[in-house]
Amino acid sequence: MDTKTQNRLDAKARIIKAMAHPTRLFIVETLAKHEHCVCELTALIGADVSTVSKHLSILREAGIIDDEKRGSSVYYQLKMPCVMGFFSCVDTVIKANAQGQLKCVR
Amino acid sequence: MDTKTQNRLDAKARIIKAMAHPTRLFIVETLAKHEHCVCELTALIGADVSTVSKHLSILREAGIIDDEKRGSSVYYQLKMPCVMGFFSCVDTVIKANAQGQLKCVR
DNA sequence: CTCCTATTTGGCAATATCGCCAAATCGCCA
DNA sequence: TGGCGATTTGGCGATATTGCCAAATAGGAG
Repeated sequence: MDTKTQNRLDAKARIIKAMAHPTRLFIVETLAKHEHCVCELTALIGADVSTVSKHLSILREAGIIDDEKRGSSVYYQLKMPCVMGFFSCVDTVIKANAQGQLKCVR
Repeated sequence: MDTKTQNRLDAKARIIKAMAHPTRLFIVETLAKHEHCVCELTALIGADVSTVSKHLSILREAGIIDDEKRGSSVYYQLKMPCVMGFFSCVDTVIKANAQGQLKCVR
């Protein structure tokens, strides 16, 4: 594998890794509906604010979400809505796996 | 976040995590062209066979690739081609990030 | 049966990720 | 200016991931 391919795949993996966490998936799905501030997301997730803030910064640095200060709050919004389409493939995989499981039992 | 959502997102994250690694992305992209045995993939990747084998088993357990023994080799193939569409969104994100970088420099 | 090749598994050290607490910032308002 | 609510950052222990080596396993050829 040459260096160029390596770098390309590193960049790709970094973006995908940013989404490879249940809490961050929740954030993306929630922001897909409409923007939310950190305090709202924290309440929905039920974790420490600092934890949520770090998850948000991971998604922001990956370029998947965007932040905007307004008043005393920071509002986050989904910058790359195409990731939602990305997820439908994942659901397909999950469904296929479940069907495979069924076949073994029968 | 209720338990049902939690479980759903855990399953989703597990699939995505399986792809969140440069070597595993390389494997998926390579298998998208056509099937390959472990030894071929190992030669292309340039890592230890055991390392490649473990990456393959991670992708297999996620249900993304399939294996088939034939002769003395094990051939792997892409079971879920929709992940390739999934990747095009990631490329879009990378391109958008690069464009954002440019704007800062200018 | 024995050797040889292909692959998987066990184990280990290095590294990265996660979630919480505490502390630092930042803007706003009295 | 001082305090307050919202958010981010630093740091730490716990846990997970990664890649290599060595060893186990599986199948075919002689």
